[in-house]
Amino acid sequence: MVNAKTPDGDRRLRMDDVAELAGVSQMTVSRALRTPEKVAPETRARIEAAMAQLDYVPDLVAGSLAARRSGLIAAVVSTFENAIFAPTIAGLTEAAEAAGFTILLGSSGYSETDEERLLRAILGRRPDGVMLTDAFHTPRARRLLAAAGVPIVETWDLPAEPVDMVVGFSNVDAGRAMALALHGFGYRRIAFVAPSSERDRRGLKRLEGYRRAMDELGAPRREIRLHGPVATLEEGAAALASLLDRHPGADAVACSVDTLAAGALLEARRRGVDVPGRLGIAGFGDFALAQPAGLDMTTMRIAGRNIGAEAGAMLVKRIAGETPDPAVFDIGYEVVRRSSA
Amino acid sequence: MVNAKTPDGDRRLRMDDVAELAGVSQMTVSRALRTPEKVAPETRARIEAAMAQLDYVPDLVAGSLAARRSGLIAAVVSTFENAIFAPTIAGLTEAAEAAGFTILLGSSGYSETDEERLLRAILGRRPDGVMLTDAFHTPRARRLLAAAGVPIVETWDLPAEPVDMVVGFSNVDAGRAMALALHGFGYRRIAFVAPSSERDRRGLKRLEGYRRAMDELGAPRREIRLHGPVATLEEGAAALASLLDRHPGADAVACSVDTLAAGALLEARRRGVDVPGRLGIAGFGDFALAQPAGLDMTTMRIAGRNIGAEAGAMLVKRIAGETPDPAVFDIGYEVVRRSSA
DNA sequence: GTGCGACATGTTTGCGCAAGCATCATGACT
DNA sequence: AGTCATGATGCTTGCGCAAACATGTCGCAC
Repeated sequence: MVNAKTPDGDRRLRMDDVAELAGVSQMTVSRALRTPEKVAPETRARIEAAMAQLDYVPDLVAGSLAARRSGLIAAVVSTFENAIFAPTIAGLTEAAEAAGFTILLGSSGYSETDEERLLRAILGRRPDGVMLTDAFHTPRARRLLAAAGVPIVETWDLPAEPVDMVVGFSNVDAGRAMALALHGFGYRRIAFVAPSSERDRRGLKRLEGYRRAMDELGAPRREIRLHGPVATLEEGAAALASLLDRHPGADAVACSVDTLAAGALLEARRRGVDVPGRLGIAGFGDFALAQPAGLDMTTMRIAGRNIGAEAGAMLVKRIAGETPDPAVFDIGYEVVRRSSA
Repeated sequence: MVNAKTPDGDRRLRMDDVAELAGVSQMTVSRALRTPEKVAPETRARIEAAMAQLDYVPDLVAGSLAARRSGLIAAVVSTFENAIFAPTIAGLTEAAEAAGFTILLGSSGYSETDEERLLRAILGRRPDGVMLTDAFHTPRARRLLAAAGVPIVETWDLPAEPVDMVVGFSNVDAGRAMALALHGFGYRRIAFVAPSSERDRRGLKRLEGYRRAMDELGAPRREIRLHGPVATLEEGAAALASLLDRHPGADAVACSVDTLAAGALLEARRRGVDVPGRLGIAGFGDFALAQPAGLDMTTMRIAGRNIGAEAGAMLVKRIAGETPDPAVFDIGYEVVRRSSA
């Protein structure tokens, strides 16, 4: 349906068009959308009818510019390749959309130059809040974040010097807790599979926790480091092979992430290694991939979805001007004992 | 103009600030960013130095309004709860970011009212392109999409009446192909587990394909429908129980999605049912959850990541003014035979 | 040395909306 | 009857940038 007074060319609809049809000013249409309680009921009804008739969709870009708030919350993840962060994004999305925000997604890949490009692309959209699943490394990146002047939540860790707010847990403590839990299960010669890449800070922190636990127990360290930069099933399988070769005396092995543990577990089955009799295997994360498929793996459960939900709630609060109770939310972790250790 | 040259209040930086520092006009800064080849090298160097010194981040909201293009590509998924679409989003993200676009994420949940709210929130951002992983159902939603005047790709299916472009496969054909494949493996009394919810159109289409195959083979149908609206492991387990109860003669069962098949497979193990000897089990999707965990399931592989990558490529082309070769891209499917059937 | 074109840069304007204040009507209270 | 509070709506302006056009400045051909 073409509005009778439509100027030539099928221009996009503006508030003016709605206003004209409803017999009010543009500003009243704006009010009917943003603060409907300030518009008289009949007027509002006319405006809503006009919007419905025209299928009008307000231009939020223009609105963002004028109001100096975008209604966007940015989520920055390193990669989607592993679906590790999917539950966190899901939790964030739910919290954000419930409060009327829309999610802007950025994935940084793994290079530092990309990191800065990404950050500019994201911050240039003037999001009202930012959730990070990865730390940013370059000084400039940190400066840009701070200068953006919006609430920021870092997640999945407890950084020593947070940029702003935090929802996470201590990866060092969690790594230590896993090692101590294995000790508690009766294992005495505990090994650890850890990444070699500096980029996997969290994995290295878990390794650090393992080391502390070993030192506390007065036990020798048995470490296997990955070859490649990414933790895959294959790396896990290779790590098991290395372990049997280099630390044949080990009676249990914790891995810095479930994916590795799953690979190790499958390799152990292939080799006929009795799990957990000859070797206990534990993972980290309790990611969806392992449990449903019957691996029944002992692991450290991290409430990824809650991290996202809590991060979203904190951002929404801060955007509304409130100050969330704790600026650093330790979401903790939980050893889940299943049959692999 | 009210702005003196003093940024006394800590206003956000604008191009004017960069321009002043570099001794050029605002427009030249804009050009240095958007069409650097049109700016003299020394001038450009001065501008870039000024931007670096100030840590200037251009306001893409204002830019979007002025240029009437946002640089956003919207991805609309029904839910993140199951990570099914994660690879598709990853593929899209890669293609889009390589071309300088940023991803706007929307999840529609499962209600039709949410559907329209979501669409308004997304289209209001004036994305330059939209990828849908789910069909929109209300007439108004379809009208809004069409009226947005941007390229749209529907995915994971081949709709009878596409809104615009398509990257997907025929769920009917794929369902039929799976049934025929099981027949080819020697199974003769083939059952099918399908959703009951009207919202899972794809699952119902696969069921339709199964029915066709059965009719072609002159074989009776053996159907199990889910109780709940969502396909879970538990539903899969329950479906296996129903199957053994109601169709004890069945020698194979195909499920409309891997999650169900995984649940069925685990339940079969628990009950000591010999798979594939007594019963073959096949899934659909080849999702990451099953394979790594050692379920070794026969399934229908869908190249989810390619769907996203191809959708992104098509959108980018269309945004650039080109016409992608096929507007409907059939990405196909592939039976992957493993040990469960 | 004049003219013309190619390039580099500047000026003006408006994208569509919301903040802030102005205006107007109505009714309650003194 | 006069005053003022209250609520409803309108008017003007500017958010920060990019498109379109205008201007300036060279060099080169003749």
